[in-house]
Amino acid sequence: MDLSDNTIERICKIFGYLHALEKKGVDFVSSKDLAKMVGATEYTIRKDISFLGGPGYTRKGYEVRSFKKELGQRFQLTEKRKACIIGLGRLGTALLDYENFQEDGFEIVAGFDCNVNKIERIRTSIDVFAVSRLAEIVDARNIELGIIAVPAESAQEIADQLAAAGVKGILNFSPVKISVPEGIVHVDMDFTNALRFIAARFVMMKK
Amino acid sequence: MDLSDNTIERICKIFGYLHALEKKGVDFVSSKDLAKMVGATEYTIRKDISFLGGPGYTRKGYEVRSFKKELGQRFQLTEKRKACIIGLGRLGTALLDYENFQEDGFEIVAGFDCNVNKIERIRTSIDVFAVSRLAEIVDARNIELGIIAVPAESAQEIADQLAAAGVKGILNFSPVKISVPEGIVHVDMDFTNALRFIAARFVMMKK
DNA sequence: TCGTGTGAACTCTTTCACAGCG
DNA sequence: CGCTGTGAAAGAGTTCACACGA
Repeated sequence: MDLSDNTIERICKIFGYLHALEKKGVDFVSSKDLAKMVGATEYTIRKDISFLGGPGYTRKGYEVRSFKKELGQRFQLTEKRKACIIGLGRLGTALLDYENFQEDGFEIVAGFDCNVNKIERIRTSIDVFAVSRLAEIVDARNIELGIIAVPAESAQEIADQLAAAGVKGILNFSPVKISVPEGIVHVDMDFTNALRFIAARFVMMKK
Repeated sequence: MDLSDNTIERICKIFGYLHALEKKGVDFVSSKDLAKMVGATEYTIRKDISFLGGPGYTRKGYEVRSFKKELGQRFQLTEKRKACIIGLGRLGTALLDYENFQEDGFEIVAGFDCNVNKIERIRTSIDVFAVSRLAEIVDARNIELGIIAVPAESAQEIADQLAAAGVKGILNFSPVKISVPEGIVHVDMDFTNALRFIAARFVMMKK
């Protein structure tokens, strides 16, 4: 069975909400509630869940703890995954200490920058290195995810290096689309484009 | 004619690439080239463009300058839009000085934080205020877009305040889905969820 | 009754095929 | 030729309707 990207994304969100609900001590949640939280209809949510061979809780909705556990196992979302950040400008350093990553299963274990002077000035508890050591460190520390926070010009080059170094996934914050070899998952997060989308969207609404 | 979100998003990306191509001095671009750049097929791109009542250039592809101008006018992407950032932690301050916003039609004209001591310490060329003055400043400076960079707990409250203050669009970086009144466009950008998606995606690929 | 699970209907999006033009 | 524009076909994804279980 081949889940669509939309389905995977919704399930990831659901996982996040289950995590929050669990901490709040909520025991059951209905497809209707989940639908509101992820921004979809209850039908869609139930369909998504049914692709997983629905766990079969009923009457009160899904049992938060066991459902979260099930999802966690299915998508291996519980085991901590190691990530590194390349590019330690304003955004990169902000990301280095982004608490939410740690909170939810991801661990930033290294930072890289090509400016060696900058590396010495950075104050953080996370080890930082010159980009030239990327492959070496990715290998030594079993890093699975690369987060690109370099300027547009060097984004593709870093993506190539990450791919060569053997990461499995890349999150790209630079404002250009990167291309990666088959088999590596990547997501482009372009802030400017998001703003453009919002602007274009509300221009369209008026018509 | 009602463009789908996918179409709008692709067109925004196209606009971004046209901008880059123009600066490089490229005169023509084909649907095939654009397709590669935005990550879609040439058919989809041509269809998207045809929804706009295609400009009708042929043989060598689309003429970069006039096509960009056309899109810019159509979606009002050329006029500078004013934005503000709420929450001046690591991420918020990084965003304050994010050069790419300025580069491409967006201008951050104010920052807000509820911690008054923090406001006094921040060193930036952009004016910063206490959150209590949000409505006043949004109104006075004609701010159209709000960028939320506060912790999850206060995200919805800030979204409500932004909506009440009259912004037209919201870009939300906090890791919870916010809900906004009808008529306001918003996009959630959840970093942790993006990483989760990548992780889940490559787990699924193996199967 | 309330809420899930799921085949079937429906709707939206993408792909294809091909006409038309420089 | 090469590349666009677009109706028609194919393919996805979403919604609906309803059976079933507690």
